[in-house]
Amino acid sequence: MNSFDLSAFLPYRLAVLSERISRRLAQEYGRSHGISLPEWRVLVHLARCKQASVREIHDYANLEKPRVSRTVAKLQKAGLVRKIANRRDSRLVEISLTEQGRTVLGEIVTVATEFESRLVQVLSNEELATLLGIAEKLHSVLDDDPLAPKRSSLDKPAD
Amino acid sequence: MNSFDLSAFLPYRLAVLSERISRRLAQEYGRSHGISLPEWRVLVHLARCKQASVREIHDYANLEKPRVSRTVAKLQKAGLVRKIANRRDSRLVEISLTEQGRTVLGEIVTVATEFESRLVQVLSNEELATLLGIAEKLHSVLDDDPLAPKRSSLDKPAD
DNA sequence: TTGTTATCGTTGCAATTGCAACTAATGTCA
DNA sequence: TGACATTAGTTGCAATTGCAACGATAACAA
Repeated sequence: MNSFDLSAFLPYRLAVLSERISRRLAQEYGRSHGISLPEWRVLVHLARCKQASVREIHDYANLEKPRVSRTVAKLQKAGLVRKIANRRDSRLVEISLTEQGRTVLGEIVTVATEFESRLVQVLSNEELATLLGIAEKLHSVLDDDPLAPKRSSLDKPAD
Repeated sequence: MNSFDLSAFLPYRLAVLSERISRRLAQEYGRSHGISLPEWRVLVHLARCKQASVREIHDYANLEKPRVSRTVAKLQKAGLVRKIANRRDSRLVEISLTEQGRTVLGEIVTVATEFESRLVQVLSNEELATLLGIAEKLHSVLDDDPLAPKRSSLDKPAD
């Protein structure tokens, strides 16, 4: 009756693969700079935006708002990030990289990019394209599902 | 210099997709039966093995050993699982599904399978095959990396 | 046998997580 | 203007996690 095969179950497969990759990568930037995954995401996002609020980071980097808040606090304490209250709207906080933050991120980005290259190298261009297409299709199924968690703006197709 | 695009970064992409799928699925079996992800994995594994030790579940279901131990304890308390000390080797515990466990799992499997179908339906057979092939290739990169976490027996190619 | 190692499952604990309040500031509309 | 809803960020807290011991049993070698 219950010949359900976990190893053939798509959600499980994806979770296992993704977790394995994430952990290996986290090891990389964790060991060299004591950076955690949420920290990594915040830093990377800031590198693109120059400046962002907590909510923006939350919206774009797939992190809960409280997590962003605490992560930013920690990064600030470490001197990698700077927080400035917005003049016009004092609820808002303008978060940006410090010089040190930029330096550290640069180093981590190098390592991360190299790691990704190692992964992508075993795939043909066609395979990679297919993979991205598949991911998008799977996302779209969830987009149509009102009960599914929303995906962040950053993750939607490029347009 | 740092024009690093998180949204195009493969590990990030995979993590976001996988997490979204897992959360949606967990909602499904969580709401109906109060089952968590580790519990789900343990139950599913037991359905196949009829009987297993903590270490076996650990090896096959991608769960830390302490987690398996606690998860099994909780499932036992809920009456879904039975623990019997092994006669020959009293270190070992034989874990198996109870009748109730089988029933509950059956219901969850139905829901999970339906959910997976919804996902897979948007993919062509070829795409699905490609996806699995790609996953295997990416795994093999990590298999060759001594620093990468090992993958569990269950996740290795079928042979 | 006895001393040593290895294995099994469990427990402890610090850190992280997810979610729900909460405070403070702004916007809205009578 | 003032009452009320909204929004931003933070804090609290219970539950989960990852990792490192730990005690108990078994395997093995001298």
